[in-house]
Amino acid sequence: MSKPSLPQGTRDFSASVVRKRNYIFQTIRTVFELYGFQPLETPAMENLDTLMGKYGDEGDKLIFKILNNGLDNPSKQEQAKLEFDKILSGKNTKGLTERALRYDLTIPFARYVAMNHGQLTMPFKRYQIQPVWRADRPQKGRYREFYQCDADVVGSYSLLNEVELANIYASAFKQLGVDVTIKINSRKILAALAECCGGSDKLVDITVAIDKLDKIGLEKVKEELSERGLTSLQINTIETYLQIEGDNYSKIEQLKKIIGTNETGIKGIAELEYLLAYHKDSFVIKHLQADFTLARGLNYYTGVIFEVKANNAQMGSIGGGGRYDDLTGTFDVPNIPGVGISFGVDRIYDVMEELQLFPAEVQTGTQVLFFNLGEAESKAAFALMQSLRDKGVACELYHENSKFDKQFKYADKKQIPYAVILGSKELLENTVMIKNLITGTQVSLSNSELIGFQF
RNA sequence: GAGGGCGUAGCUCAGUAGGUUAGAGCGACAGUUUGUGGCACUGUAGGUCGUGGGUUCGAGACCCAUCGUCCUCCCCA
Repeated sequence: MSKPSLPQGTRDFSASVVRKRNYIFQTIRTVFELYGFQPLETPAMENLDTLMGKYGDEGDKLIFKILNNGLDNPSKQEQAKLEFDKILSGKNTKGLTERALRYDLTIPFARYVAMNHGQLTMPFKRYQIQPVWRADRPQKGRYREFYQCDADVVGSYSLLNEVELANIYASAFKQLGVDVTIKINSRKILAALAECCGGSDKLVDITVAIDKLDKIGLEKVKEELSERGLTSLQINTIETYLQIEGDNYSKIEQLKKIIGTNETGIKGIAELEYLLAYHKDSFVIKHLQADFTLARGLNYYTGVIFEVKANNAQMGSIGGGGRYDDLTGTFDVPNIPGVGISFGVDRIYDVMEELQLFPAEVQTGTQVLFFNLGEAESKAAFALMQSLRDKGVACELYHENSKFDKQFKYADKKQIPYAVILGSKELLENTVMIKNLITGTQVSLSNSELIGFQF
């Protein structure tokens, strides 16, 4: 073991990075609290059963599994080998691993609700800010350990929840200074399209293909649909669907011509219309964009779906969410509907760094550096410093009696805005010299004036 | 899971067609005669050139493998 290193896709965060990340967390947390959501934390690891099968085949592969302890016990070696053979043939993995790291915050929340629904006041609104882990290959904007900030409401079918969640997105990103587009769609609209074109069993084929529209283009999407067994008539309908353009209202009008007679479609369109109408006179409306190609992971969404994109940065989605009408059903607690959104903090950080959106104040740590100019002097400085600390001002006393030069440079490097100089002269007069290191101006203050000084 | 780029000092990199003791900038540390910083100047420390093989009289450079890292696709936050 020579050079230490980090596991792939994980990072250390230095002081300035932590401060900037905390600024994002705090902004989002404040908004969540303002909308009546309460905090929840769940363990980093869950039972593997809780997570498996909830994220689709791709998702299952990306779950970080935890090896069971005690496999090296000699008396269990034969058993362990048998279990390993089972894994190689794609069977269950319980003998070797029965726990896994959290993959997202939604499923652990669903598990929590399923376990505690008897005690929860419905509708139950919780927010959760914790790291999640994915065994993905790291690349730009993609990490193996990253934070999500989720807000979900369960126990309510009301579209008012969707309205508020859209508001939370718009409000949080406004405060962070990130210009975003909140794309919205309804899974019911996608379902209706499938019903009109080949039947609901083609839903996944259709959505997977049309989701790629902006990447591979219309022709390739049509090819893929054809390969997936759709007739040219059906593909024509989908083509018309994909060519819908314009503002939100004209898009919906065009959509009505395609699926407007389908019962599911009517419901889906009504959801989007409700959401748009509710925000008609709000600042939120200019961020909302109906996008019928938006699909997202279709595993549990049933109604409105959201996806947030930063407008001036090249970055995947920085947030996403939607309605799931039966999330806890897989935990044998049926009929609890819910809707939620998620913020991807690490991507938001990358976008804000790229666009230089962090305010300078975020970096402020220590406010005042007390110079150390001798034994008696530093003792007096220490007493004054403690008084300032009692008033909530972050202070440091230089650790040893060094030359001015060194003490100033220390303040510079830590970006400390004020220096308090208390030397032999000040000690006699019960005063201090306070210097603003940014402007370079300094004034002499009495000790009591220093305690009342506005930093 | 598939494909591509890159691994030289703490960081960013330079190292010409393979040729002696491997360089710069920034940073760190110390000093430019100990009560006023940022600048400037001087000096010091720090690298078995990711690792292991191979080609060669000779490899940081070329070949193979391996590990790491970054990126693209898939999927996602």
